[in-house]
Amino acid sequence: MFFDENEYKVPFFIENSFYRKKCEVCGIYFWTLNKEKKHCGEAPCEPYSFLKRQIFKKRLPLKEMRKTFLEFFAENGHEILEPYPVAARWRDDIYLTIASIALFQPHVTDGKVPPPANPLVISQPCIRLVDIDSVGKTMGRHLTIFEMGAHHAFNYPEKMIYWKNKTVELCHRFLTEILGAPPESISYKESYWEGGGNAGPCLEVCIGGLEVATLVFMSYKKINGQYSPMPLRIVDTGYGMERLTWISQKTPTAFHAIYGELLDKIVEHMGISISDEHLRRYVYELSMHPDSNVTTPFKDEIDKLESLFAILDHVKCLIFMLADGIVPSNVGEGYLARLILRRIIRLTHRINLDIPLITLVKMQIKYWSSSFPKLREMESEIIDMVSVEERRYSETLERGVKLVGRLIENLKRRGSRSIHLEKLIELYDSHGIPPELVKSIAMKVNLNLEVPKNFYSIVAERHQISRKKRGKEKILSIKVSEYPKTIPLYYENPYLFKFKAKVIGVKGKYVILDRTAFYPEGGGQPSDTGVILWSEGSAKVVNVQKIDNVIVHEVSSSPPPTKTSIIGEINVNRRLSLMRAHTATHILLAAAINVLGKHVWQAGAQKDVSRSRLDITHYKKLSEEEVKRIELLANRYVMANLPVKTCFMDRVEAEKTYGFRLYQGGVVPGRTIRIVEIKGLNVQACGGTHVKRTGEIGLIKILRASRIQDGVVRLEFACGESAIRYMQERENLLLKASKLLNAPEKMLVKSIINLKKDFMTLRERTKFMWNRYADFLIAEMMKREMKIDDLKLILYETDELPRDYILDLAARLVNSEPRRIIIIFNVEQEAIFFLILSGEMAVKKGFNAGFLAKKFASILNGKGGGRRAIAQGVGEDLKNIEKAMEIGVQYVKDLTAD
RNA sequence: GGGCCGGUAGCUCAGACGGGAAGAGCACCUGCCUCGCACGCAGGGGGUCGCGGGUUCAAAUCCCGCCCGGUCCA
Repeated sequence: MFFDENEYKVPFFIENSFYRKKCEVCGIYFWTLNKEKKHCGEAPCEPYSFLKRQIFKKRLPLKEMRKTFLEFFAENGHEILEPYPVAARWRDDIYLTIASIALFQPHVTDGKVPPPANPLVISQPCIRLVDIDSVGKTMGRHLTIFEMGAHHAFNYPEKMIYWKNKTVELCHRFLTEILGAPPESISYKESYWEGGGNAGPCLEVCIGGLEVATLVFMSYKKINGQYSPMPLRIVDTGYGMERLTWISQKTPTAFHAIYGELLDKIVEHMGISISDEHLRRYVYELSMHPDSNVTTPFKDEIDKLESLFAILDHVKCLIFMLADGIVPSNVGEGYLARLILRRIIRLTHRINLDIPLITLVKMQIKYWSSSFPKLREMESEIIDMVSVEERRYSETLERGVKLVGRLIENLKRRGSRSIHLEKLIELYDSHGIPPELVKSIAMKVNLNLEVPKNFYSIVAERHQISRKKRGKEKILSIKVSEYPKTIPLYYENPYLFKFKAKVIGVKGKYVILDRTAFYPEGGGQPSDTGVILWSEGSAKVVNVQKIDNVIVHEVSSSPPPTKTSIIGEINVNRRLSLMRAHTATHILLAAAINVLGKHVWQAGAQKDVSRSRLDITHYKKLSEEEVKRIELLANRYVMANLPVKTCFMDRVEAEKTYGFRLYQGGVVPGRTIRIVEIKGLNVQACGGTHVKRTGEIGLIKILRASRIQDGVVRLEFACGESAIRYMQERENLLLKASKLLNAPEKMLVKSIINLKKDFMTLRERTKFMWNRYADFLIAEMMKREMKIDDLKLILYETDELPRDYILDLAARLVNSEPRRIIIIFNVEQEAIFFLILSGEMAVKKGFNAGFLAKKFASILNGKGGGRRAIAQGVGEDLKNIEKAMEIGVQYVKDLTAD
């Protein structure tokens, strides 16, 4: 969308005699005080002139730049906000905080919730992974993690804060008065912005070739491609703190400005020698020709620096993610953390950086923690997570190298000279081995291998297909828009199990009441069941769902007529169990955080009457000891009989009071949210029903702890009565086992060890005995051997020998004499089993055991089959064994006659 | 959330597609060779084929369920 040029005619520009000009290169309009200016002010139209002359009056480190920015806007009436987490847990559409405005979407920008302050200023760490490939190569223009300085004003129709004019004025004053940029060095490019369903004109603020800020005026809503004005108009600005710092310090790259001495130390350690002057010249050239290779005599040095810059950037990005409790995983945001970490490792290998990853991490935690104390608080967890991940990755690679080695070995044996794409995809998809690695291994053994350029899109395409199969959940297909909001009674008093209400709607088996104490399914808590009574009848309530704000009761028999007064009765035991389970979930989470660390977040939960489960983020499998500690602690919380308080609270206020720990169960919609607080233990936004005091739970018993995926551990537990029942069942099990073994419970384990030992010796002994007996049987059988021409045939009938013993006998006889054919009939309780085994020579002569087995099967009225050397079968006609034997003999005779 | 791969001797893995005698290498034990070690040679012990069902005359192999590990995608 292009906006009318009047959108950009800000009075500030006019009053201060700015010129509106058109860039001679890119054709974009921009505003400037410099009458001679021909270019828009951003590279590549204009090179990085800030590298040639000092534009700002002071050289500020990042920390000072941030402080200066925040203070200026604070002095101009803005309230300073503390930075939010980089893990965007309040959003269900993005994993990471990509911009300061993301903090206020969607509720504030939709106008449903007031902003925490108005106007406000913040310096928000943001993570964007889209340009990850450019990080390093562009010498600091691209970063995965950066601080977005932002002042926001939310203008409501009834209350204006400020709009375009003051925004530009503040920006201009900050750059000139505070940072000391010459007014004519600044260009304001006309542009537009669109995102998250909103749009608006914007100005891109450029200094010395670099865009340092964007001033967005969000004022349109995009619905079905149509733009309509928003009642709420939002000033959304973003100042690149790192870029401003870069300009202010005039260092060759942004990384020098951001990482300062940290970078110098590593550069020195690696022995990269390139002077600032040479590097600055290279970056200057690069700014004009971003897409072509800038020739430089320092190619090697620059290559190394590119990777090193990326490493620094990625490590910073990683520690911020981990500090916010993102746990490396194969799913969700955890996968992004893993991706970054693996990238860092690959980069350190590429440039042979001999500083361990852990050291790099520690260095940066130290470097950044004065501004972001959370990093220090989480240091031990971060280090632990990184070490575990690092080890895992090296294991994966090791496995990969071995696997590829075997594959190549195999191919060579078969005389194949290439690895098929199919195999390549499997290696990557199923084993995580990138094709580049396969190629490098293959090249060492002169094996050809073409990796298609679109390899990763081929892989992606396959997943596309599988994704289409996904089914959708059934939702109640009933329209409720015609009904008013149902008044819920279960919050005011969760112990209300009997209530009066009026039927205001009936649709088939669905009943809508004016008010209800039936809890509808939600937040991992299943719905209540119970019964509705009225003067002429009653109906069982089997399911309760909330659709928008209307609660719908599903009944299993004919529903009451509309307008009837009814009495609702809730299944008390079920509800109480669910309440206990729900509060227990919160307690268990608190206990897990206490035992395992602050990286633990709820990743999902499901309550039920007999057993419930809580999924938590954690990077390792839980040890038995950890599980016991969590269990014990949880029960101490139960025994402390802590009060459980619930209330409704304004969302912003709740966030301010309790922080983002609130959002354990995921995104909670709405302006007001319900807060459940267990005094001194846990506060969560939660819509469930809870007990009044933790003591009512009685007992929490963890049944199982399992890793359901990387980074997520599932705790299954029971509480109250079901916990007791569970333990009683376990007790029964022990009792039964001890009765079976005739040993006291205390001696069970020892008894089993002995039993196992006995079993082993017995197995040895039977083996020994069988060998003796087998020798005897073999001698017996040899006596009956018939010589037919140059073949030898043994026919033998026995009974009740185990089948594997028979095979063993026959195998011995055949292996010692390849001319031999063995046919054994074993009379078993319910069948005659027969086995035919033939030596190598006999097979060469044309003997076919399988063929003979088929014949036997038909004579003995049974089934059978096999190959030429071995065959077996069963039959039932005992009296025909003689006949079968005769046929066997005849078959061999016929064979030799030819 | 969806997909894929794997679990066989103490270890690393064949065998599985196409059901029909449980294998190799390393490690272990015995013997030979040697002053001794390493190597070499000859022989030997070692297996609930992840667990539980099913199909079959016959299952490590096919089917279903479960457990454990790995990996890719959103």
